[in-house]
Amino acid sequence: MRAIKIPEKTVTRLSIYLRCLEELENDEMSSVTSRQLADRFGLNSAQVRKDLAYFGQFGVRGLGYYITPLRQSLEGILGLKREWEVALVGLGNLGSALIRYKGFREKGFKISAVFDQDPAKIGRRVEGIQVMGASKILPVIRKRKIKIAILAVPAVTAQAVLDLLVEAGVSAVLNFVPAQLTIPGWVKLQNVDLAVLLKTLSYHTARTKRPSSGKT
Amino acid sequence: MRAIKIPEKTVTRLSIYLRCLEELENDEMSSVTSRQLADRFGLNSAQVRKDLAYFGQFGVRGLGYYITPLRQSLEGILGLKREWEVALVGLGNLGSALIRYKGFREKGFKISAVFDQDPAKIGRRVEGIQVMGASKILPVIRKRKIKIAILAVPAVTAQAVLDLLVEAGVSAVLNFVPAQLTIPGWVKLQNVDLAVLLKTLSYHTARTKRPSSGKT
DNA sequence: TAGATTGTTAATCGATTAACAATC
DNA sequence: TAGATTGTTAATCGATTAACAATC
Repeated sequence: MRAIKIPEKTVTRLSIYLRCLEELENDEMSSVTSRQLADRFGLNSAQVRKDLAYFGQFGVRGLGYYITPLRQSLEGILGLKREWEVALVGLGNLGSALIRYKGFREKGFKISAVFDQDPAKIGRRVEGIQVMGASKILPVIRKRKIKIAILAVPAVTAQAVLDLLVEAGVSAVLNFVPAQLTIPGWVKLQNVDLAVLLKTLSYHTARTKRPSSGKT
Repeated sequence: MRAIKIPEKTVTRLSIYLRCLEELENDEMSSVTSRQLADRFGLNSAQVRKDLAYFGQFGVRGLGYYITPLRQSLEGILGLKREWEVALVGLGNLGSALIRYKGFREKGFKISAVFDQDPAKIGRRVEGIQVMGASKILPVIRKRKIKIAILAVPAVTAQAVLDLLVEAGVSAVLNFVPAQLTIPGWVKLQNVDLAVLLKTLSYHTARTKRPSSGKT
């Protein structure tokens, strides 16, 4: 129960290393050194070693890191091995495109709940999922313990919906609304890369304490 | 021609301040202190003052900052007053949704070039813009000095297209491809918020030296 | 064993915060 | 003027990098 503080940037870099390891694996390489890894991204080799060392000892002195075991370890750390349930909120232009987009599923994200406030859409099935009204957001997400949401609602309602999502227990939001939204007490609200980095974010927020209910 | 180095995070926060100032302006407030601004986001008031001080002296001692002039100054600094031409690369599901999305235009982004490699799409007009083939990416973007691109191509071709965009002179990329892409020597490749923060990025990369052609 | 590279400690660098003189 | 808040310098904190003993 030690309180190890892992820098945000370290976690971000972990997903970069992972991506690189996948490529090396495809190239039939079996091991890689911290220097080789660092050179690919213009980073420092000590930084690579330090980043990895936060999570354990993965290397072999004099040799480097065996690629496959390290990749597997990183996948575990970043939560890439499990499937994540995702709630899609807003079924307009963008929301409709996103739900048909297969890239999420391949990366282990499953859109398993869809919300929209348009009565004409509620109850309809899209890609096998029944669209629910806005009033269901809180109870459904809470009940099903969904931690990731895609926000694709009109800008005017975005902040209210976001507050609701946070209250329901969502810890990572992929924001498609062209507005700057804030969550008091949260480290950040940024969608970065569509898949790999959303996972980083989800890892990240999962380890971040939720703000206490008592407002300051 | 001084070499003032403005921290990346400062520029990001500038857009947060701006957003807040817009709200305060709607609330008919005329001035705000660094402390009030800081408290909204859990930041430190000294940080707010320091961030602003990088760009000039906007405050009034004993009083704070007049909201409207400060907002206008920040808009200028972040390049929100000008219209930005944007190239959309990839007219699949997502690309098609994005080109019809009006939010960009409202924020001063104008999709003024569209590329796709599908011969069936080349030459067609979408939202008044003629779709061009992949071979036109380099010459058109270079000729028209387009600095911002939306990347919505299949993952397999994403890195190649991105390299091309960078070669053509693009300095900010809104990446919709679910893959981790890299630009050697660039600070970062992250799309953050759709509009406000894309501008931050564009401001940012505009001031970042392009990597020298000689590879390391 | 000799050579190489890790894991980790210490030094450096940069960003955040505290403090306060300047000044509205 | 007295009170308040800026702009800025100095102190603190955290992250990056260098260095090197441990060890494969």
